[in-house]
Amino acid sequence: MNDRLTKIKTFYKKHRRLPSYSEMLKLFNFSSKNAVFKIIQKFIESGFLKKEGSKLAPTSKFFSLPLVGLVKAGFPILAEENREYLTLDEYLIDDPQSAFLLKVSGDSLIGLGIFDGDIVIIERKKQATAGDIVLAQIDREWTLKILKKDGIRAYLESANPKYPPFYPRQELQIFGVVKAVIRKFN
Amino acid sequence: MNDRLTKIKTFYKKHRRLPSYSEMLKLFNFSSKNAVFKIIQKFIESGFLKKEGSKLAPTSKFFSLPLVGLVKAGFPILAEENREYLTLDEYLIDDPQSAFLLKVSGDSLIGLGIFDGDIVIIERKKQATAGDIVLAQIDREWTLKILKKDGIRAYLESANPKYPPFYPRQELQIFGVVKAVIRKFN
DNA sequence: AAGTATAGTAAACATTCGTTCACTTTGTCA
DNA sequence: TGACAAAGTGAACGAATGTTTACTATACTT
Repeated sequence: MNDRLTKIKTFYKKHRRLPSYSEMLKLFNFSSKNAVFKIIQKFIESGFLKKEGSKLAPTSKFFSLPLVGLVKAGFPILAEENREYLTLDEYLIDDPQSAFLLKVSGDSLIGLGIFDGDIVIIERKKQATAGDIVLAQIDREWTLKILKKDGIRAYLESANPKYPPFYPRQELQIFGVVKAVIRKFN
Repeated sequence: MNDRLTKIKTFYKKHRRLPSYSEMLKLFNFSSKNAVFKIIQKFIESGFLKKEGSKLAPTSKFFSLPLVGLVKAGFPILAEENREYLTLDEYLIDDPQSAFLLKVSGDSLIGLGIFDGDIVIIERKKQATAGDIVLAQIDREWTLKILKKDGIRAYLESANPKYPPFYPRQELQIFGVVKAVIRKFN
């Protein structure tokens, strides 16, 4: 049943593409392509796959993980109806062309829950708003800090009382803005 | 040049599949499929795409974001040679079948940099090691806490001095283990 | 300026693709 | 038990796929 979809997902994970009908024949141990055809129709109806002309492609539901509700008071909502789905790549990254990852070193942003060893997703841009966490070059030194504005003057601040604010002697150049943090446990 | 690859990536992002040669014809404004054929060869050689038989598929390099070095002392390493590449989905999720996402509520894990509103990736499993952050049911109430062991007795602890440890009156059932946190900034 | 690799055109090809039709088996429910 | 829907078989089909070969135009090198 449903483990047909699992087989397709497994194939996809391994090959990074959907299997063709002939390949699904083997996957499902069928001997007629028509059987595959019908099954695919079901997956299309249930929203896991889609078709453009006769080209098969996965939908975001295909990849996505169920996002369950809040843990507080009572049971996390796992009911099928209430599920929201999320694809990590799509959720985290708007423009893959301008995005890159940076491994954080140091404890200057612990106040924001960004620790040493965490990975931040940075979007390249020269402009930022006060309050943004920016990757910047301050007096020729690279750093990851919070951008603040003091009237018109821009400066950098840590999220750790241990460090003082940094006022640029000469120049402060913004290179990118932190869009997200990710941290993996052990 | 390179923006051919960008076009393919854009197509992929929109359709969740690679374009066929005929579709690339239009993408690149070519009029011979052979031109496409040659270009695809290049992408295969440079490791962005791969072929199984005559089936084209993206590699992990195709999706991945450059992971640059540490920011501390000096310039983040952006040189092509030193790049490591990372695909978020692959990096964060081992087994998509048993994983789900949970939106965190409450401040009981702030000590670990897990804030209210963050999303955690949970892997379903009944067993966990002391020190793991677990989604558990303690005396019929669901919660996200750190699993500790006091001799043989298991109990739950917060990462916030505000809250006391929780010793189960009757039962403590583990439902899953937190593998990662992600937090998006506005 | 001559020579040569690179990039693109054009047409023809076997192969594989997804689809369709007619039929058979299996399972379910009244 | 009988009826009917669901699941699978088998074969045939046109259309689209990726590949190949031969040729042309453009750009680069020394």
